[in-house]
Amino acid sequence: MPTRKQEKVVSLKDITVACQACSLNEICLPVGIENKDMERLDAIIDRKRPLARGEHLFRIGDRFRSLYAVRSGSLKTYATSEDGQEQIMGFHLPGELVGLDAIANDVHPLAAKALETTSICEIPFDSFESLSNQLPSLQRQMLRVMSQEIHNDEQNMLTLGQRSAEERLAAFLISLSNRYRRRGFSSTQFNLTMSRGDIGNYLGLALETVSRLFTRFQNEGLLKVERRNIELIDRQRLCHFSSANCYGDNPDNT
Amino acid sequence: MPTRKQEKVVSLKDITVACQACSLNEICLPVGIENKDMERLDAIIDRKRPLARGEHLFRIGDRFRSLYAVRSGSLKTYATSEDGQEQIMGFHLPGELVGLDAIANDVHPLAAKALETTSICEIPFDSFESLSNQLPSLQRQMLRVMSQEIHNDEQNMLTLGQRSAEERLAAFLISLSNRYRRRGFSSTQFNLTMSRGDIGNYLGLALETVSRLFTRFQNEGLLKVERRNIELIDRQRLCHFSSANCYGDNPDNT
DNA sequence: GTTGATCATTGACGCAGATCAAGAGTGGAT
DNA sequence: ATCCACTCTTGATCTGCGTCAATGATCAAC
Repeated sequence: MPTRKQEKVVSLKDITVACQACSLNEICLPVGIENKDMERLDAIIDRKRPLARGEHLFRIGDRFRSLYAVRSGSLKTYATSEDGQEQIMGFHLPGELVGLDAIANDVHPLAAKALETTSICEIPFDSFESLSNQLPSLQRQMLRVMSQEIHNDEQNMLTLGQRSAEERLAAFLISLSNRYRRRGFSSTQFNLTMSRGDIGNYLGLALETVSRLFTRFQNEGLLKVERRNIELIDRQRLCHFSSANCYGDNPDNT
Repeated sequence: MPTRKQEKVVSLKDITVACQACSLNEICLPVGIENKDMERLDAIIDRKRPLARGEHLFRIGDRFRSLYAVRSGSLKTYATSEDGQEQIMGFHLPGELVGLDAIANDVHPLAAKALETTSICEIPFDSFESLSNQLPSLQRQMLRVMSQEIHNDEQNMLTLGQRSAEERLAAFLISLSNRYRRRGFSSTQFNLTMSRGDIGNYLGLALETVSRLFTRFQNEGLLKVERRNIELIDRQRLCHFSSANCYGDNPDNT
């Protein structure tokens, strides 16, 4: 096994997990990468000490050096307006990439903060670029991932611009559900790792509205929610509520 | 000069314009591409017959084969909800790329329609990919363009989620202004190629609200507007209204 | 156990902006 | 010129959701 840079804090078990064996490998970079190529990708990836809840992975204005993939836990990314108000732009679950928006200007336009204890793979962009020059499949994969991200952002724009509070929250829950399922977690029962305030902020709603909607959805038998724990009872109907296309159960986020 | 596929309808003057000489070359793919490389890029680009107002460049669900760059004129991209409602996701001005969201799933998730007579460069994605395998600079440039697109979409999400009607319209006008300036057009006087309805749809506002805001902005001396023709009188103040960062006059869109 | 901090729920009220409705330009077709 | 189809403006109402405020849970610290 090739040696690689490692943090002392990381357990032995952790650092012996290669991308190849990692349950996230088809997630980070879903398809079309050969095993042999995967080894080379693996070699450039740096596994970092886990972040504690509230710790920053990077801050607004930080120089861009690496992309990051969430291995476990979750992050939020946010901008701040001049008056210091936080505006959440996304939540990031295991297997999702963070930092794609920083490539263009070599600066992170958003900050990323852990919502819970979170471990991360760091992918130094230099190494990534030179590797992808040699591996067309990696390059192609990267374009797909970024394209998907653009597509997702468009979906979010649609939700924010045209949907009612009810539709937004429903769409949000379905989105989380899809993303969890895709990673092999339960799609009907999971923990919200973010507060009502965070959800409201992200969806462009007051936190009170979010809270009211949760109770209403619960009364209507759509779901059961208790604090951060949520169970989707009638996913079908919830999905219908979101006025999204609930057909192909589209892969949704990154 | 290398021969290339050409539509009979295109004037001679048009087809002799190479990417190299094209006023758009640093726009489509802004930096870091050598002249020699630019020639090779130029060779794969297909110039198409202009679209008439209302014509589609592609429709939702169309197979993805090419990226497109607007040469002159303008496009809108939009999704349709099941009830046939149109939801506009973006407007595209000369020098901007369209279709980046289609790479991920080989299908166009949005339709693109000409707002006026519009000419287009078609960039077949196959050729583009194999060329970019040979040209690291092109590859890098593509990542930057896509990253910028993600960043822009995030900005739009912020606007839609948190801003008032007034702020949204101001931000929209400033964005157009920046994009026109960047292409060498006037940043204070230009034509809106889209209707009030389109603007409202895009910004998540009723067309009546857009109309009212235009008159209000005019009364307040921020701008002068007559039908589709607009002149920004007090760009500073308008920018301040938009609660965006008006400092570096950020490049804004793609 | 008590205290304090954070987070969530619920109610009362008001407003920004949607919706409904009625004209008024404007431009192309004939 | 006249007509028709659009697009835009402006006014009058209505309502979804934000804001303000009070109370209740949960959890960590000690």
